[in-house]
Amino acid sequence: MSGDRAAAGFSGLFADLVRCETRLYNALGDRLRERHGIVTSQYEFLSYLRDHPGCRVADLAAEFAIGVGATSKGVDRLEKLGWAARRPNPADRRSSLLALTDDGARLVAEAERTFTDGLAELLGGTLDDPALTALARALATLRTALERDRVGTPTG
Amino acid sequence: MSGDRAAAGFSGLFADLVRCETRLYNALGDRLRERHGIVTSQYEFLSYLRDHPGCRVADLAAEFAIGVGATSKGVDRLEKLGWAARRPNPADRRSSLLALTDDGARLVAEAERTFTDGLAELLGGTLDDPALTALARALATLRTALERDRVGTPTG
DNA sequence: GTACACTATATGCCGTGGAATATACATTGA
DNA sequence: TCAATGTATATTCCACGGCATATAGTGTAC
Repeated sequence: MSGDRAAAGFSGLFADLVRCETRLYNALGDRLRERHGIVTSQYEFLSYLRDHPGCRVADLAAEFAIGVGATSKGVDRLEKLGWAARRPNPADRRSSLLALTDDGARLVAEAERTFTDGLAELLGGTLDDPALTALARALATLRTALERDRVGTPTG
Repeated sequence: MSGDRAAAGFSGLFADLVRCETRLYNALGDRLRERHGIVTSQYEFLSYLRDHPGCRVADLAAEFAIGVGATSKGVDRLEKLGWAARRPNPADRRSSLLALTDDGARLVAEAERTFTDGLAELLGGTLDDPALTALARALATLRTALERDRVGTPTG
């Protein structure tokens, strides 16, 4: 009985999680597309490359829990658009070292403002500080556990 | 300064939100596919149809914040697989009334167990009760606000 | 009742991700 | 050294969603 109630609560929590993610992702993507010509997933790639210069395709894939094939194609597009570059990896010729180009660095610096401003507008108005703190803590804890256990890591 | 810190916190919160959603969605999809031959999005469609018999395509699209075109195609697939049916809407011949078939009802009843069990396993082990309650409350509040303001509702 | 604007859904084209496979390279062990 | 195995990435095929458009039906003003 208490187990059933808990399970039902989990389902509602999951539905709310997915719905919040979808709507925030869409709304931020709209702003990023309009002002910078990129979408949320590209912003996330570019941010990661800025913060982890010299990373490999597999690092990006692990970070975002998506397949390496999709990641490789995503990097192809950023490269074609002139925002990222693959440099040979002297330690392992199977992989490349990824980094932003100067254009990519400029772009992500500009896009970061619309991203953080948009997020502040979307989140700050609706949740008070204690709720935000509790939400942030819970999600950070959950994410750490899911990554530790490799939960939902794609095949390849 | 405090605004910048808050904005940076929002970014981390968003990243954690998306990563948790991705991994949970993937992990539940793996189990659902293995045991019932469906994925998470189909489970969510079927659950909604079970709880809202006689709904229309637009109701599904609004619930999940996806386009009506994609929704129509999703219903096509469920119909082709024999799990959902479109019945003529006597009040408006442009739309159909959607409902589960008997097979669809059986399927969602079975899948619900693996879904809720999986979720309990993935969430219950890592977050204690107060954290879960706070998470659920914050997400419910946020979702309500986002839906009220039509944030991130797709074009069509 | 009829033209006009509006709404609900379906369809086509395109871009993107997943999964499987191919290819190149690295590592291990004899 | 060389064969065998493992690893990193690229590529291919397929399914799905977004967006624009087409189609059919509804409602309203006159």
